[in-house]
Amino acid sequence: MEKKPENCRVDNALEIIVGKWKPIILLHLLQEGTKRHGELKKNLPDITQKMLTKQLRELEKEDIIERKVYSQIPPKVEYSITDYGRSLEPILDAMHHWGTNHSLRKSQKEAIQNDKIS
Amino acid sequence: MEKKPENCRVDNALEIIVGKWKPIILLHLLQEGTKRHGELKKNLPDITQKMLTKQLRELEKEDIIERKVYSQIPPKVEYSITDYGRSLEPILDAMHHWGTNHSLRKSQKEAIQNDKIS
DNA sequence: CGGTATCCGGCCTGATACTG
DNA sequence: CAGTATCAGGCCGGATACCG
Repeated sequence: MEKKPENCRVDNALEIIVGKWKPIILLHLLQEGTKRHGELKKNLPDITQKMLTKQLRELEKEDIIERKVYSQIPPKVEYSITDYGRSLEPILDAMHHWGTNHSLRKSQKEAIQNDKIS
Repeated sequence: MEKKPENCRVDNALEIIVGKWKPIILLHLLQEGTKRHGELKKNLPDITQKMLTKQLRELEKEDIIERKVYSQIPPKVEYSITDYGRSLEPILDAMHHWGTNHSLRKSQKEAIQNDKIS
């Protein structure tokens, strides 16, 4: 696919990544391996169970993560990155680096603003 | 900034890029240089004037694009990528490539599904 | 423990009309 | 030509309660 605007496929990637909690969920699974539902919940203190489940389901539907259910009482469900999901890592890395620099830049700008005021 | 989930800065980058028309606007400006408001509108047939203006303003606020107004009748406004905006190009490229592959993968899967049905 | 169901407020986006 | 104003609908995400 040529890299012309008319052939834009950026949105295809964004659809997968966008979601209030998806990036951080992916980082957890990428960097810490398989996780149970409850472990993720513990690491993401502000997320509701409903949202956690929803975001995980959406990622699962796209083969980005795998969901493994153990039929036992109490239930146990494990989530892990698929090989395909791992292919997102370069993009997430690039955004993390850019985003880090961006927040730095922003705070520097604000500092200048404050100087002008005072 | 370490690349731990707790330090996640991916969202900082996503905030800038996300918006129904931002990626394609950026691609146009990146690959075709300075454009007038009307030219962008012509290349994005489905966007409304209101949305085009809004997305451009948001990108301008983050220093991703520059807005140059010519005080004349009729008005003329030109938009172009800033150097800072150009730093997003690797991310957009990565997403474009991933997205291209993703849509390919998807259509292959659907083809398999159709075989099963018929 | 992990997951559903329901309700609800806010934001994003679109349609349309108007302005300098 | 480029932009603003207003109204309205739809989806996202949060709070809460309940289920196997």
